[in-house]
Amino acid sequence: MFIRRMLQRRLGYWTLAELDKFDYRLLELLQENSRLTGNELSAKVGLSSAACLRRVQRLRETGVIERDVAIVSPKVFGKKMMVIVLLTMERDRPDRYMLMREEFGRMPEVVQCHHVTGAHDFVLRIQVSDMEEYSAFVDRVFHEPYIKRYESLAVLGSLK
Amino acid sequence: MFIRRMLQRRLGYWTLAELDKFDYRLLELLQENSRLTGNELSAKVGLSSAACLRRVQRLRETGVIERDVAIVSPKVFGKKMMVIVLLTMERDRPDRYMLMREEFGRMPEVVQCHHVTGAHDFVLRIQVSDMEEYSAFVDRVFHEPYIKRYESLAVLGSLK
DNA sequence: CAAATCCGTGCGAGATTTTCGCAAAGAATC
DNA sequence: GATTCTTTGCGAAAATCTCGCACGGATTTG
Repeated sequence: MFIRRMLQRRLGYWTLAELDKFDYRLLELLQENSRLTGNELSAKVGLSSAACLRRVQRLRETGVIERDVAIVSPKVFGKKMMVIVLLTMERDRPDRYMLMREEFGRMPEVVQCHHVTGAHDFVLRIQVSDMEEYSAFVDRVFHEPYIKRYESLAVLGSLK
Repeated sequence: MFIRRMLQRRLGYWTLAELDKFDYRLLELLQENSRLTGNELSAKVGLSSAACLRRVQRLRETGVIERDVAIVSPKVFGKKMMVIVLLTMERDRPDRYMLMREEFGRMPEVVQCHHVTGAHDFVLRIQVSDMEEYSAFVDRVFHEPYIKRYESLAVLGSLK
């Protein structure tokens, strides 16, 4: 906690400085459950409630904690089906990657999108209600000339 | 909102009943930012603060909202490297899947684990600090007789 | 069709939680 | 060792959440 000042504004952008073990412990806990109160945190990390909350506040302000989200059971939205897609594109236009990423970002079915090295270009995680919706999605999105190949892996079960 | 009582205890387990448009709106908002206050929710949803909070409380109790988590910038943990692994196992023992899942669940490097259909059996998302750590992980985990094949896709960039 | 019942609402008091100022203490710098 | 910088704990004030209550609309019952 000596040379903290975790982020310093320097030439217009933010630079990370070091976090100490208390910060890491807090992050660990909040990553698991972001609704822990100051007192609960206090009990687990061994700092006063106020100190914990002050640190957490700073972690949020500085972007170490990017955001807080509620995890909603996928069943609720009726999106019972998850598919992982390995996507391979034609190697004609390198700028296509950025465009694709942006497009995927706007599609609600695409829950996750990774640009990867190797035989494939993208790994997508798709959440839909049923095979029909997935089929429509595939028709709409993957039947483009610049998409060379796609492989769908239906998810049977997940962890984490 | 008439026949709510969204979950009813029935023969020992919980069954979903319907959520109305307010619930969906709340879920949508909290999925984006779980730190919205009652007043903020109220303004966006058009119910009183108390009504919003009561609904959210119930959504949590009934498991519609599974949990709340803080999203920590991956850079902070120095886990700068993400790898997606397509794993194929020997088809000798079907019960191995469950064992594997449990094992993966205990490994901190494994951020996500999906059991899938098709040519591969598992899709894992691995988070490590560097190639060295990844290499060690591979040696430790994937060099087992029952693992037939694995393909590592290094992630260049991600969305969502 | 009215009465009874169920379920959710808004209001507002009370409880809990968070924020913030302040004095003090630990570490770094000189 | 003095000065400066940063964080701590405490406690008051502010913000937020929880809960009881009375009310009203919708469904069910008689």
